[in-house]
Amino acid sequence: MARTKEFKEDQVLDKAIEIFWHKGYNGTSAQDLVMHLGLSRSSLYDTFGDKQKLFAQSLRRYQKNAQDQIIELFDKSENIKETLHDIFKQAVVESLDDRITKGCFMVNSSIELAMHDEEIAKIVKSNSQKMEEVFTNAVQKGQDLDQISKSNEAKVLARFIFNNYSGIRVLARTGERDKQVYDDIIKALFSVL
Amino acid sequence: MARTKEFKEDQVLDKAIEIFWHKGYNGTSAQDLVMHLGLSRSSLYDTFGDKQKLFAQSLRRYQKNAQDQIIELFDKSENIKETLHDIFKQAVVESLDDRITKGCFMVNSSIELAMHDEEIAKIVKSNSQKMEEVFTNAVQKGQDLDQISKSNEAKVLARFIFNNYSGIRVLARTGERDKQVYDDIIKALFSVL
DNA sequence: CAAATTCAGGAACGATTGTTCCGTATTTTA
DNA sequence: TAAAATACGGAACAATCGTTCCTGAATTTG
Repeated sequence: MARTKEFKEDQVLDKAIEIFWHKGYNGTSAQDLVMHLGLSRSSLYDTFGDKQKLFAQSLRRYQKNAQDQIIELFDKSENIKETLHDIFKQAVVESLDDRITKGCFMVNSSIELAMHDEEIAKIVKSNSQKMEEVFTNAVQKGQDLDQISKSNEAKVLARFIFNNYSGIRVLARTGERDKQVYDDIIKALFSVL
Repeated sequence: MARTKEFKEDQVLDKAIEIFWHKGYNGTSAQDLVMHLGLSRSSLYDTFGDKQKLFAQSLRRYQKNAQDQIIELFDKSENIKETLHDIFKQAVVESLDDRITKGCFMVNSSIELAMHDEEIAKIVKSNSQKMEEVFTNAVQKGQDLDQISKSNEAKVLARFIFNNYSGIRVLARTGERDKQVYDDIIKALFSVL
């Protein structure tokens, strides 16, 4: 009856994530999308509706990937503190590796759009809540196992950790290339845990 | 000979800061500027050149104001730790007060433009350097006076503090309205100092 | 008064924006 | 083979973008 789809929606979304991440929402034009996604204007609009919907879908996919990755790390972790350290080390590697500094797609989107777009605001809020939950559970587990200091409540530490994570992502976006700056922040952070 | 200027450039810049801060660079149109600044298209372009120049000038003015304010606080401070606490408390008040959540103009601009605009990147970088310097000196002074823990070097703590400051400004921009979240972060932060 | 300068207002610029639509080729399955 | 669905390229849309320019009124100082 019908011709099958020639492209995988998820693969296109991954490319959309790339360009939106790099250039932001307002900085990415429809023409940019057509060129970078490798499909025609018509297919693009037929498949994803419009630019805003494509962006929201990209951000949701990014969110899911990032969350799943962190959740998995904590799940199979035997030492929460070490796992946390790995997560931050990874963020630093990405910040320094990235020839085109992209920071964090979620943080970037928060700042550019959360205030002016309800749907994006919802995604950002749900991300914050989920991350707070995941980090709180992890820290709690770490405290139960005497791997993390009990000087502060799990939720307090979770919010604190997440805040430093955001900060580091901003730093990356500004183009900071001095590894020592990141290491200093992490060193001080872990002196609380 | 000539008619005198009817508007003060600085006052116009303050209004430009407001709208750029709120809507970002790409989100602010020339029409927005004409309406919000209260002067005509022609005067605008005659005085400031173009949109990009006006933005850069606004950001520089914002930077100077923010820096001077913090420098003055540290200069007349008798207890650095308390002053630091005041600075963070103030950031929280602004985050919660602001009916239209604006976050930090410098952080917002970093994320939106630093990567794509050299001049903005320069401003952001000079701001980071100056802030690191100011915070390092303050922390050093606090350590000398036994007001701040010596468990970490002054520069390490300075970078750490600034990182949390950035994080909090991102949080504000996402529209977080729960004071407890901010207080938790600050509580954990100050357990290091 | 006269020259000089500054303003507002608005028309107009070409370029780019996001989006729609059409014609046609391609591929699938009944 | 016929029908259905998909994808493509490109033309075209109105709207908005940043910017330039012109006119005329207002105000200042020589």
